Amino acid sequence: MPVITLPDGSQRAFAKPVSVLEVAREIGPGLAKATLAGEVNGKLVDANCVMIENATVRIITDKDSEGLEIIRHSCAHLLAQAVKILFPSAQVTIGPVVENGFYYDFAYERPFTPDDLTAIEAKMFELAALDQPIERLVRGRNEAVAFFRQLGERYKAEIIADIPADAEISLYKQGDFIDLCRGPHVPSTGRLLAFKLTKLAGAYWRGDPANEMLQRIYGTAWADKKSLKTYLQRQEEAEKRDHRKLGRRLELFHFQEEAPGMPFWHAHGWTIYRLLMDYIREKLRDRAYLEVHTPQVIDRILWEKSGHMEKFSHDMFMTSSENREYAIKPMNCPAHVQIYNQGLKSYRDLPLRLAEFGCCHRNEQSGALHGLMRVRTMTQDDAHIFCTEDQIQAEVSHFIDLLYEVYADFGFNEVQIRLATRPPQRVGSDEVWDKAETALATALNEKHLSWTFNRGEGAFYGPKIEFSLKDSLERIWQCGTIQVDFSMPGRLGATYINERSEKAVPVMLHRAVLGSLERFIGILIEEYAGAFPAWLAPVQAVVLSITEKQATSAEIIAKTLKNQGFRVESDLRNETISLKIRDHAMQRVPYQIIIGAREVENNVLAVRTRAGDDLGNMTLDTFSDRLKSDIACRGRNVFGGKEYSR
RNA sequence: GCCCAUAUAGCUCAGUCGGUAGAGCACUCCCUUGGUAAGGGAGAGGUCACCGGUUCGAAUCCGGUUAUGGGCUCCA
Repeated sequence: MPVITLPDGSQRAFAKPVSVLEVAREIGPGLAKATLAGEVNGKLVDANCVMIENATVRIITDKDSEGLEIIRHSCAHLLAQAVKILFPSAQVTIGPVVENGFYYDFAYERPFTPDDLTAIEAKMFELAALDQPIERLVRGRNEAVAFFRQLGERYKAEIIADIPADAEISLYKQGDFIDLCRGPHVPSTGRLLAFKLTKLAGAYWRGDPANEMLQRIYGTAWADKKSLKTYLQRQEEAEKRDHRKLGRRLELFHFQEEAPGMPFWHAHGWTIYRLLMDYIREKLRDRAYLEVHTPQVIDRILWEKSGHMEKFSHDMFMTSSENREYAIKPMNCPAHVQIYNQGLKSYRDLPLRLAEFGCCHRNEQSGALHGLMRVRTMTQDDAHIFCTEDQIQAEVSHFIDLLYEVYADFGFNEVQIRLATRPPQRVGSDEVWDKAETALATALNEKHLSWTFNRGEGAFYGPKIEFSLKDSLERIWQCGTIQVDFSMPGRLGATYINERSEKAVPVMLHRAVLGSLERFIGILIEEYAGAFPAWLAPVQAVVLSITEKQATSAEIIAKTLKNQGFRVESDLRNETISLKIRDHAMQRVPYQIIIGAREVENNVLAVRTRAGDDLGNMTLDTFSDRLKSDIACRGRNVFGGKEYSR
């Protein structure tokens, strides 16, 4: 006689055991039709899950985020079913839900082709139209292993073999296709209406490069066709913001075959680069950092002492001269310790904050390169803070404040924070790692920031906090970081004299706010869709003459503004004003100053914005004040480039 | 590094069965001297990524290399 409690607190009594779907039917036929699954006593279950005893039940439909996830998960199964029908000898492995969709990994004797993808998708639609019921079956572990072995599905058998012996194993059956799965799933394949296979990729079995490579098929799935269409359109829009495309169009940088992963910065891109450095310098000055500069090329002996040769050499470019071997620096830290080591340090000198716009080279795997986001030569806004153990918390806290101040100036409010803990390849004792990880976690908690663990992903010398931002396609890139290092100062002989006149080893904090200037600029381009706030725009205003008669006046105006410190150009070409406006709007110049006969006569500027707003006439001084206050706003209150979509 | 795909004019892209390459924009010149997102005309521009093979003949077919794109692994 189960009594079912619903989320609104109401209760319904049933004479006999009742399924989630039957509960929904009791409430209303509309809800029953929309039911995808249920949440019974806090646990997600299938719609046909039967409750024998009293329970708290929530009906899951496609309006719930869980509902959408279930749709995506069921789509992954539909994909596997289609592949097994078209390619019976393919073996199934795993098929999880990911952001916006799902994927499924298969082992098959030949690569899938784009044509196969089309055929698979067509088969999926066919199967969905059949509206096959999806049934849950429960088996003992050994029985399940035997079942998949007999099917020749060795990957599935391997997965189950790792599940505890006494655990109950659930299988899901749709048509003739049976897959191992925790569930829940939608009640029948006809509930899958809006999906699309998007890409084909390789992926290692269990994510381990030592294992064979499987073929991964990605797809996206939504509750209805409209959402799918919206998503696909949004992706298309996002691709237009790709920093690699905008980088070329706005003449910011280029890459070429002879220097893979190493950008050639053009004048406009370099302007942004310099502005970022100037901005960070201001912040460093305010926060008592000392800027230094160290060599690019340093004898390998130093890298052996620091541990880089052992743990990082696969990423290092080496060079030699006169029987000496050198490394092109991949990091600045050992060099900063050398500066620290010059002269005896007292506890009174700590914390000592050494900053450098350190240009580093890392021999990244060719397949890892990605525009400005992952390069082989980069400049970090790097600094190393030498301090005592007691000062760590305060320094980390001080840094987090700085980072948030800076990110706010760029208009970022969505920052993902992760605490990366000890990796398998590391230096230093477990005791030291415990201490360092605790210090970082405590600092984050004291700021009441929400963060997650990124276990096993710390640097080889210490744990780190990663501050990540998203690109236009929502890919996440680590930018800021702070890392505690109890090892390197000791390895490189850094010491100070403490209050009791004893020699002690300082702790070193590695930290960067922007991360690499390259990556940060890549993120900025995509965030602003190329429409940089006036603060960062390579050209802040352009003066356009309507006819050749205004050429001199236009040039005088441009010159005057330049002398006031603005980045201003003039366009005196023998072209129509419409064309000039279009050209500079496409170049995303914030302001266009139009000078025709009327403006010359009245000694005013006709100003319009790159978004197409006509600001009317104003004096040069008024314009200058306006631009000045725009610049002072930095990147706060920008609209993410949304207004500049055309 | 691994898997799949791609590489044609400065850019974006066509190019069918293997028969010596085409458009739009950009560029140069000429006309036009204009009023808020493309005024008109003409011209120039390519060892079809690179190396090799098949063929009477290769942008096209085959092999290799490099780079790029999407993933995996890795990472700022």
